[in-house]
Order: sequence, then structure tokens, then C-alpha cells
Amino acid sequence: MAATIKDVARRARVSIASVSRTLNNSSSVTPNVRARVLRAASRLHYTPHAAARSLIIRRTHTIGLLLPDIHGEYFSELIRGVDRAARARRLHLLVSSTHGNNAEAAEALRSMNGRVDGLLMMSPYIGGASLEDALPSGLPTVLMNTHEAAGIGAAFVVDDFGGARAMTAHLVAAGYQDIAHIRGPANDFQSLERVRGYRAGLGTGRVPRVIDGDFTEGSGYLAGRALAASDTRPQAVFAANDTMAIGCLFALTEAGVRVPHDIALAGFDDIPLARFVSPPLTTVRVEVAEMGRRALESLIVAIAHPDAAGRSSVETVPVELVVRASCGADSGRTRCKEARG
Amino acid sequence: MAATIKDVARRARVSIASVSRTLNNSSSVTPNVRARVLRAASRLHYTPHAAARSLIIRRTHTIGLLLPDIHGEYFSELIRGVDRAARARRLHLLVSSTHGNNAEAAEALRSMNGRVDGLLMMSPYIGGASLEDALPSGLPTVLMNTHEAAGIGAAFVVDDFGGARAMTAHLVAAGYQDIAHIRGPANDFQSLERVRGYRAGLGTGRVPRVIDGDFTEGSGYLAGRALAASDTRPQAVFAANDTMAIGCLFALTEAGVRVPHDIALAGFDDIPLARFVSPPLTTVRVEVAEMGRRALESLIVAIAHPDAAGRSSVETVPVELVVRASCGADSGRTRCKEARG
DNA sequence: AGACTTTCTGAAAACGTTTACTTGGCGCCG
DNA sequence: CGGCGCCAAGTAAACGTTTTCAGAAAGTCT
Repeated sequence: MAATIKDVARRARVSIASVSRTLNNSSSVTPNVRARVLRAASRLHYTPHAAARSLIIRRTHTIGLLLPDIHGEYFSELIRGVDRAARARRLHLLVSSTHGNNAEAAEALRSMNGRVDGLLMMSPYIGGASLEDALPSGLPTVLMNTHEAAGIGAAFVVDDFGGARAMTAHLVAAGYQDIAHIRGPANDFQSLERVRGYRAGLGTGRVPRVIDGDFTEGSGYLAGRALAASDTRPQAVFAANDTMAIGCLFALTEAGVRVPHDIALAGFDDIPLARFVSPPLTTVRVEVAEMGRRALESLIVAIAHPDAAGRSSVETVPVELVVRASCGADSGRTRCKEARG
Repeated sequence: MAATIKDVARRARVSIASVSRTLNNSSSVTPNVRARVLRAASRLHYTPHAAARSLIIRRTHTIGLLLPDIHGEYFSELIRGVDRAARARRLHLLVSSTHGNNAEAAEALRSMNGRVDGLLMMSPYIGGASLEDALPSGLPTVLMNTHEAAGIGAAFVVDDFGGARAMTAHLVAAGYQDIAHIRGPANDFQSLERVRGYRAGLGTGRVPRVIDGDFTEGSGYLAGRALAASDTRPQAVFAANDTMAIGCLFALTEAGVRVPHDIALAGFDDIPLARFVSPPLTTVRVEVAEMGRRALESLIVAIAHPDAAGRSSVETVPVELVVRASCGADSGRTRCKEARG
């Protein structure tokens, strides 16, 4: 259906080589030939076939993005960061989401071979170490928040442990003794790190109280309802992500438990929504868009220098405590210059 | 670097045709040959080169998604709907964002030729009718919220006019006389439709009052501040999208103007955030994820039947009024079964 | 004027697949 | 026992490009 280079050549009465040369101005062609080619190409609405081109060029100008999910503010932010950096470099994005299904991830990985110049992957799931096997060998890869970041390529991991510990320590410092934690899914690397940070932040003497969750708002809501009904209600709740914290806030408010007056609340991630809920949510800011950008930049150098040294560097992405009203301890430390458009 | 079919053939001591046949089990091969091929393939970590494959197969199992932006809850929802449907069909997504730059959109379009089986495009910008030209001819395409939906293929357009009119009429019915509208960008199709709906909903006798905005939270904030300071403050404000409404809400609250007591507020889109702000936002629900799903399904049939009749159908996506507290008229009509996980 | 560059163009190989066609070996039937 | 048909496996063409190489035409220098 679509015109090929042959059609253009035939119409312009030149060889396909001349067409290619004019269109890529790779080497000089006679003005006459050039004009004929250009006219024919535009007449025919000619568009080069990208797959054929990349087959011989060995460049696709596309990078693959493999994420656990594509939905939610967290991933939206991440994609945004990656997209911005990619656009600046005139690269395209081939995105796939795995939804925790490791077999599907492997499948997606295989089908990326030949369509991308490099791979940006976030796979926090633990177990099923098949990923390394499934990776088309020789494909530059940058990992994000992945358990076994070793050996494959560069990696970026958010300082989940440090952030969770800092948050917990902050709550402790604010005078709360009984601090519960709503955790994420058990097979998620980040979730585990945050639990670990929570325990570390509690210090000795305070007993940990971990409630199951799965990073969804619904699970936060359930946890909040359970807490509200409990006769041993803690003084503070630290949810492993903002989404759950907001679900929890909803349940608490609904049950008449006032935040932060009756119970303090904190989250993790600082999603855009966090500062809009009422009361605004104390949380740990993760510059996830920034991480996406850096990961992409790093991937680009990996593509440019496939044999570079220091392939296996792991960079930790720092986090920042953002104290707002929901933890009842925002005096003096509140960030007052919140971005607003 | 990566192993090719030739390497596998050599190692298994068979022809490349046999390798291809085994791997696609396209026709029967001797158990002996089969075993040798399979072993060699797995030894070499062989993964077929997708570009080469699709070159001859004439199928990429990928669909292109071209959006004005990739960020924000609206697009995140849309992508989610498309992604879900695509995953169910084992299709991949090649996404590009244009950021209102029409030249860039054309460029993205060109580079999709040969990498996708079909195109899903949302391009609300008006003017620069170059899109139809830039479209690689013969590529099945489904449009969303696009001005000139004619001729190219199937299209889905949100009932922006109807939604805006209904919302305005609701505010009128609630007794507000002086209703302002914060509009979106002037070159955006949806934005114009919503203005039109607003005017229609006002009916006769009430004078329209349109404030400029650009769909961002920042512009809503500015509008809100201006309204708060105005000595002819309207009784109600209808923002052309939720994001601006929330920015406006922020500014009003900051200025001590109470919503809905001092001024009623409404938005458009029903983004997830809308029901979490305080007071919860009255808005027009657009099932944008659902629209994405339907658009993809429609694209799939267009791909399957490239010559089908009724190519140029335009479907209108219905919208629904969601009355919450922010317009001060939620008695009785509030939707009480909000989804919550 | 002849030899030597230089410059442009076209033919053909290459990229990694799939697949139509060809070949060769084997069993079966007459 | 010879021809016929069948089946597995290999050869080669095709997909749409880019690029190397060779050839031709034209210009330059002695």
C-alpha cells in the first residue's frame, strides 16, 4: 500500500541508491537528480519504512521501557521523566507493563529485541530470577528499583530504607510511641526495604506493628478502617506509599478519627495528590521523574559505549522528608515553597 | 553481538529454514532436528530479531499511540485504558507525545511507519491540517478528540459540548445567576467545545464571563486569585477541567473565600483527585480509560479489515454529571457509591 | 592530447527473517 | 523391480532499506 523507495526511484527515473542518498543527504547528488527525487517522494507521500531502515542501520532510535504497571501517579511521574529526556534526544518509547507477571515480562523482553536500542526496566518483584536469562544478551540495560541489580548494567535504586527510617525516626522524635506501618506487597523489593527502614527507625524499645497492604488505595482504606475500629489504636500510622496513606486517611476521616489530632499519618513517594488532601500529607519525597531522566541518560551513554567500564554501577536516588500537617509536627519544618504551576 | 538465526543453524547443523520452522512450528520437522535446534537456540540465548521478522511478516504487533502529552491524570487514565486492552491482545505500545508541536507530531508519525500496525491518535489542536498529509497512507488510524475527524478513519470524541452545557445548566438550576468559566487553550478543540457548551447552558439573560486558562493547575490558580480579588466576584465558577478547578480552589481557599459557601465551583473530567480535594469537586465524568479501550478495539478491527466499510464513523463518548459538595447543591443528587479500590 | 583525479550514479550485497520452491531419499504399489 | 508420490530439509528469493564498490563522465594538469 504505502510507497517504497523503489516506487520513488521508478517515478524519478533514478536508482534506489540515489533516492536514499538524496533523502539522507549522505553524499552529494546532482541538483537535477535531487529535485526529481524530492518531487517524486512528496508526490507519493513516501515515508521510509522504519523497520527496514533500522535493520541495516542497527539503530532504532527507540528505547524500551518495561514497568510493573503503567497506571497511577507514581508511574505516570516516572514515565514523564523518561519521556521528557527521550524527547529531548529524539528517541521513541516502547512501553510495556508486566503487572507482576514474570512470564509476561520475559515475553515482552523478547519481543523488544530488534526494536529498541536499549532497555529501561523496573522490576521490583522478588523471585523468578529469570529476567537476567530473558534479557537479550548485548542489549544495553538500565535497571530501576530492582532487587538483584548486579551484573546486568547500571542501576538506580531509591533509598527506600533510608527514607522509611528517617520518617519513622521523625515520628518518634515528634513524641509518638506507638507507630504502625502499613506495608506493601510481600514480594516487592521496595516494600521490603521500607519495612526494614521502619523497623530501623523505631529503634529499641518500641514494638513494630505491621499491617498488610498492597500499595493500592483500597488496601489503605481497609487498614484505616481496621485501625479506627481497633481498641489499641496507635498514635501514628506510616503507610508504605502515599496511595495507601490517602486510602487510610479516607477511612479514618469517615470513622470520625481526626488526623492529626487523634492519629498522625505519613506516607511515602510525595505523589502530586499528597499535598492536596486535607490535611496535607507528610511524606517522603522521591524524585521519581528525575530518576527516570537520569536512568535514561545513563542508558544513552551505555548505548554509545557498549563496552564501557564500570558497567555495573548502582546509584542510590536520595529522598527527602516532607513534613506537612498530617503528622501533627509541621511547625517550623514545613516546606513553604511548594511548587504550584 | 546477539545470536542470529544463522548462528543457531550453524550450531545445530541444520539450515536456517529448519530453525525458523521449528521455532514457529510452521511445518513438521523431524524430532531429531527439532531437538537439536531447540538446544542450540537455548544455548545461544537466541531471540528473534523483531524488526527483521516484522519486515517480512508485515505485522509488528505494535500499535502507535500519539498523544498531546503523556503526563497528568487525564492522559494517565487514557494510557491505562489503551494499555489494558493492548495487553489483552498481546500488543505493544509505541507512545509519543507531541506537546502541541505539530511539526514534531508529523515527525513522530513518519517514524512510526513500519513499526506499528495501526495508530491511535489524539490531537485536539486546531490549525495545521498537516496531520492528514503526514499520516503514512494506508496505516489504519483511529482518532480521539480531534477536530476534523472526517475521512481518516474511525474516531471517538468526548461529548464536551453536552457535558459543559449540562454542568452549566445544573449550576443555573441550583440558583446561581452569575457563572464564570475558566477556559482551556484557544487552539484546543475540546476547550472550544466546552466553552460552547457553557454558553449554551447559560441560556438567555445570563451574561457569559470567560477567563483565560490553559488546562494547567497554575492557570487555574491565577484565575482563582483574580476572582477572589475581584469586586464583582461571580456566584459560581465552572473550570474547563478539574486540574484548573483544583488550582482555583487552592487560590480561593488561600484568599479566605469559602467553597461552596461563598462561591460554587465545578470542574470537568472527574480525575481521581477530584473526589479527594476538600470540598470534593463537582465535575463531569469522562470515562477516558473506557474511551481508550474502545478506540483500541476499534483500531484492531480496522487492522483486521483494512478495506471495511463504514471506515469513517464518529462515535460520541457520553459523559455524566457528578455532583459533589463543591457546588453547594449536592443534596439528594450526590453519587454515594464512589469506587474506592 | 593523454593520463590522472574527481564527482556522480547505478548495481549489488547486506541486515535477519519467512516461505515458496527444489531436491533427495524412502516406501509403496503395480 | 521400477516409477510414483510423499515428506523432510535445504536453497534462494523476498521484505525495504543503506552502503560499498565499480564504472562512467567530466574536469585538470603536464
